[in-house]
Amino acid sequence: MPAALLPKHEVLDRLVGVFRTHGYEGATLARLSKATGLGRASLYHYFPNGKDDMARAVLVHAGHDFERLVLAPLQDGAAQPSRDRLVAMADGLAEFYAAGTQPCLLALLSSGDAGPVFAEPVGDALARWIGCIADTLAATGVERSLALRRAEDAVGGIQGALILARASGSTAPFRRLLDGLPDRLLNPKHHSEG
Amino acid sequence: MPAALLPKHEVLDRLVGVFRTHGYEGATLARLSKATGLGRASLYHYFPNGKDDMARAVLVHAGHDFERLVLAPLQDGAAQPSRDRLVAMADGLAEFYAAGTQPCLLALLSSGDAGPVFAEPVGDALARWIGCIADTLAATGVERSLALRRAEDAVGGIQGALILARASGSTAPFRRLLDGLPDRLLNPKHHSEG
DNA sequence: GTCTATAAGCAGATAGAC
DNA sequence: GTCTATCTGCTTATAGAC
Repeated sequence: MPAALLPKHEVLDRLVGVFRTHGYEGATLARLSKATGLGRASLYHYFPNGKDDMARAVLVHAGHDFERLVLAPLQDGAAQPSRDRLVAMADGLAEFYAAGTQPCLLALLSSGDAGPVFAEPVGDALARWIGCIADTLAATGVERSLALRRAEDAVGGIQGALILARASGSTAPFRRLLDGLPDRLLNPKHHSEG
Repeated sequence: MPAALLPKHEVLDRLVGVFRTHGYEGATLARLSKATGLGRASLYHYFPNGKDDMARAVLVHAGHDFERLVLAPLQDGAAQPSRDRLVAMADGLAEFYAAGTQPCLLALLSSGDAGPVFAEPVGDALARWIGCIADTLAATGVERSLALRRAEDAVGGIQGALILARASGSTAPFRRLLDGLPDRLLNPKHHSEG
């Protein structure tokens, strides 16, 4: 009974990398095997349902990173000023998306043929993110429906800036957006354009 | 010498539909053949380099629709007030993206393995769109660099709202964004959140 | 838990008749 | 300009040894 070559979290890290780089359909077993150092059959040992299982596990694994880097800072210090927590979220987002150089798995898995297959976990993750932002805004006295709208717009803006980064080759809009995000969420009308 | 079954623009319309629905990798020759009613060999008669050629032709064809629906209204009535032209653009965008139910080909072709292959035409199209918006803002006296920034943010917001529509199943953020787009572009600080 | 070998199917692409 | 038939390679997935 040989020991596992890599700890499971390390395997998942590498699988995440492949899905992020190549998308669902481009994440072939050959690439997943090469990235993890595991043979195809070993991958099927970990993930009996093959690629579908891997993509779901990747979604959960990346979700944990997202909770730690983005959502926890938003909630942990509930005693801290809301603006500080939003700044912490922006910092976490910069790290999670590697300053705009890495795409969002939710966007990748919601398009093309993979879309319908992963609609539920993707939709849930997005709703949770939006909900957490809205909670933070609501805590400052912003009305619930307005808080939700602003949160949706913020998440949409982030997704779009990530698209722009890949399509135009510049991460500047993404980094600029993160800079202004806390102010824009708290008080859009007085937000400065720098 | 049998006549062509479909006029070329009709063939292209259907190819656009397949690429938009399934993405680049999901746009298999079987689907492209079925959607156009042409056999594989006939597709290769029109597009000697196969899928790559088809995707490029689809990009050009959709680009013509985009010019007509979105960019022309922005430029044609140079005599009209800028705000009217931005409203016309928003109307054109609503039609081009079918009120948020249809994804953007630029986003689809910039991700995954297709990304590097189509980086140039995709980047050019995006730059043209951003430039046109910036021109319209500059005509109102907005400083050039600020106009470009606002245009980038607007295009990013649109892309993100389209992602959100597919990932969350709701086109509300997209339609809401189009509603407020002209005001936000012209004077973000006084823009009302409705 | 990992491997080699292999199955079965579909991908993109081509040849050549009509 | 369209077709049928075919080729090659890569895809996911499985069987069974160690």
